[in-house]
Amino acid sequence: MSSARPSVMSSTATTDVEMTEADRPSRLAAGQDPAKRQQILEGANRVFSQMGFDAASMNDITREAGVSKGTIYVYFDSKEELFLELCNHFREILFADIYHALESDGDLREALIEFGVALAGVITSDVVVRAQRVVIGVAERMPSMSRDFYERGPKRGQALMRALIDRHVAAGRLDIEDTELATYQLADLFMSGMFKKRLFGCMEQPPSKELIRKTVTAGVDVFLKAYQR
Amino acid sequence: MSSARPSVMSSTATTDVEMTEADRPSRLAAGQDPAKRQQILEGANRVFSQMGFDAASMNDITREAGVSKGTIYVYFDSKEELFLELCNHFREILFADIYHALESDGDLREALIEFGVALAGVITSDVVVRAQRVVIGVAERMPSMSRDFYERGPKRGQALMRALIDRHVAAGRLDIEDTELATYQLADLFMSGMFKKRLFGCMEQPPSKELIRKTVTAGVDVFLKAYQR
Amino acid sequence: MSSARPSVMSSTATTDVEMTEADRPSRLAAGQDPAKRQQILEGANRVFSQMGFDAASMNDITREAGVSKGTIYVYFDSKEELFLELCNHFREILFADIYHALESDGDLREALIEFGVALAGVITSDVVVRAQRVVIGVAERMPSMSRDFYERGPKRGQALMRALIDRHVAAGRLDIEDTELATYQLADLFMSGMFKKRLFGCMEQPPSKELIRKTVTAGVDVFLKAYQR
Amino acid sequence: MSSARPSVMSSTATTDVEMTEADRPSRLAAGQDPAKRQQILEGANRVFSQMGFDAASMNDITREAGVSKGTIYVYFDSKEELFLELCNHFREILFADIYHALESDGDLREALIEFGVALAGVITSDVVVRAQRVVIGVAERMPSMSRDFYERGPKRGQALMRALIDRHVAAGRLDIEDTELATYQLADLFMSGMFKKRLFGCMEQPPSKELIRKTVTAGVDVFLKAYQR
DNA sequence: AATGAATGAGCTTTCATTCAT
DNA sequence: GATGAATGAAAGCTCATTCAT
Repeated sequence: MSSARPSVMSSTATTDVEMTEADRPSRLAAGQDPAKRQQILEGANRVFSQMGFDAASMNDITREAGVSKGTIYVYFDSKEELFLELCNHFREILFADIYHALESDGDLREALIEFGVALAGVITSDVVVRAQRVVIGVAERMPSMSRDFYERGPKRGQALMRALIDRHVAAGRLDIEDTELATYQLADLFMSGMFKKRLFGCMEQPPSKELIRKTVTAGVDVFLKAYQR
Repeated sequence: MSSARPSVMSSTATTDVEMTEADRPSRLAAGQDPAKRQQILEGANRVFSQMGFDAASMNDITREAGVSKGTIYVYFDSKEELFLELCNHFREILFADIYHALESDGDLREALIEFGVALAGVITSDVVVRAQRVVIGVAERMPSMSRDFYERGPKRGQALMRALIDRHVAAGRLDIEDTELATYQLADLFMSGMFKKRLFGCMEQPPSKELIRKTVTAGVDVFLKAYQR
Repeated sequence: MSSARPSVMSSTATTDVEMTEADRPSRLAAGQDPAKRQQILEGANRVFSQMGFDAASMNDITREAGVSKGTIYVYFDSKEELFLELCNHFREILFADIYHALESDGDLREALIEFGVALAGVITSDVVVRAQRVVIGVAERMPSMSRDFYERGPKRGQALMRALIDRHVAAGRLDIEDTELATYQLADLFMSGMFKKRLFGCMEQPPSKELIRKTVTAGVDVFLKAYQR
Repeated sequence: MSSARPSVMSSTATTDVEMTEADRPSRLAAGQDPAKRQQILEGANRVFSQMGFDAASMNDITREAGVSKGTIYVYFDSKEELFLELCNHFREILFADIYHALESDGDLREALIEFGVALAGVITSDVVVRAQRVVIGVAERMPSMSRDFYERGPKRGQALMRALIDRHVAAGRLDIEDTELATYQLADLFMSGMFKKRLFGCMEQPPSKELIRKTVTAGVDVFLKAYQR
């Protein structure tokens, strides 16, 4: 039913899956077929996103992924492990799209805006919002899981941004005492009025490109007015 | 075991509960005794906060609240409704402590800082963080619940802030085109580096008064540098 | 279907169960109603006896006992514990019927025969044979369970017998060097040709009173010819 | 891990298995290769002995036997049939070692002791104890299996013994009315205090040669004192 | 009106068996 | 002919909800 729903894997999964029959080994070892693994993860993603960790049942995932229960348990030891593996995928996606946006060495304002647009786009996307919800929802019972999610995800992005800001401080273009705090401020300014609304379901669709760019630009301008020398 | 844990209701609940026997009507209609209702909500709050919606069992709540299962079902139709009612309580608390902080008419910077400190303190408190986690965790399955939570909670705070800012814009002390966006920016600047960390469990203790004041002050200063005429 | 099958409890259970309604407390604490406990044990006994430990399913027991699954788990923590409790019952039965047979102080031959008849009757009974089969069947995986069963059951009987024999040795009526071994010999002689046949299912019905008495008498005579002074 | 464990087949199996490649037909019909059949039975024996019938999984047997699941199902229709075939093997072993011990024509006492030592040694051995446990454990559900096991095993030994005793009765050296019962008595006296202990796991190691000889000797002496003319 | 014992659907996970390769 | 990945029924157990007391 929810197969039309955007999935974390949808962008990358197909390349593997659509390899021609001839290319594929005729028989793969148990738990070794990446296409099947992908298929399970996609189903699991849809179900977890929709129901949360606890309310998602392995039967739901079975149905949604189109594989048998036994097969899931060959690829993943438990429901929890399946979910953890799913989170790792989220992170890959989250970063792949953002990395290169930080490499621009041109105008500071432009660079920040480009990066902000990329970051805000990812973090407010359906996929990532759902992932964050699930992880936040289990934070009380499985603190290490959500901590990991944050530390390997948002925190790493934060570190990249901070390095960029530090470079501009060193170059004398920015006047900031506490660059850590300033980085957090910038990150929040990127998504002002969007992040929480998305998380709480008050903004049902991901924000449009225009809204994102407008918000990010306004945020960057606040940031620069405050900190630019 | 978790009875020492801070509860949303703890501050207000007891007044009702401790009314002397003599004051109370000798027998109340089923589901009509507000003290018992309160008692159930307190227990439910402790359990939901600790376990999340799904992992919390009605037996846990029974034990924690000290009432029988049947009684809970007289006061609340289902686990889900009990949780919804609980959320309404969160909102009351969330606002009671913040309202008056906005009434100060003195210096703009001072007013914003005082309000920010109050707001950030509440939103990063254990109780409210847990509540937000639970609500976010079920946002996919029960969208109206989390939407309500946000709209009657954060959004209302937002509206109050915006009114204050609008007044200062009108008075010519601030130069802002889009006051809605600016308000979101200010709200996010209040809690930069704290909100997400708390939500994801990366900051285990609520931030200290000092950290809150420092963060809020820095945020207000960024805001004012950007928008003060 | 197997409700007509003799059950360990059948002899004793009914007294409790058939107490008049008036005698019974109107409501018993969870897991505290002895009649219900009995009912579960009876059902479990029938199922375990027929299927063995592993092949018996909790659903089967549920059906056979006429209680719900939840109820069983209120009375017993797990399938294994249910089975262990069942074994304790077997032991009670096993001993209750045998104790007094050892108290006779009259003629040695008569005393031994009476005791042997009681012991052989119990050990070759349907109930006890089934219990032994189940316990032996899990001896490899749950060694402590079967060891316990033997030590608190047969071994204790052995000890009682040995005390009797020791008394007669001390009185000069028997001439035995190794009374431990002699006791084992006597115990085996009581059931020669019956015990193994019953255990392996080669003797489908419990031996008749006559066969038991004949076998025991022959065994006691062999024993006395060998050891009587 | 259990490959060092003594196996019923270990003594006989290898001859078939180690036939050189050259000797073997290059391709056997499905389910027709006796070496492979042997290999499966060996693995199954190790697994069944250790786990009992129910807890043993076909995957365990697959691993232990080093053949694929499909292959097992070519040679044996089901887990149950595999187990039945295994039991037939036990019987062969049980007898091979005992036969010749009965052929001695010399002194009666010596002959009985030699036979008793051989019989008790086999029956209390790890392998045979485990086999008996498994068979007894399923006796209720598969009565014919355990009956067969007993009738073709212990019972046949019983018949051989009885023939020997009958000869001595005929020769006037023994004075026995019921030689069938006497034979059972002798068989039990051979293993007094050892058989049950082994079966219930109370004697963890097989009894030493010395203990066996001592027990058998004591048993034979009781038997002869009772029945020798 | 309040209780909590009882219910049974539904959970995660295992494993005998099949069949495409 | 042999393989082992895939299947799905069924296992032990939990818990939201009901209802006799």
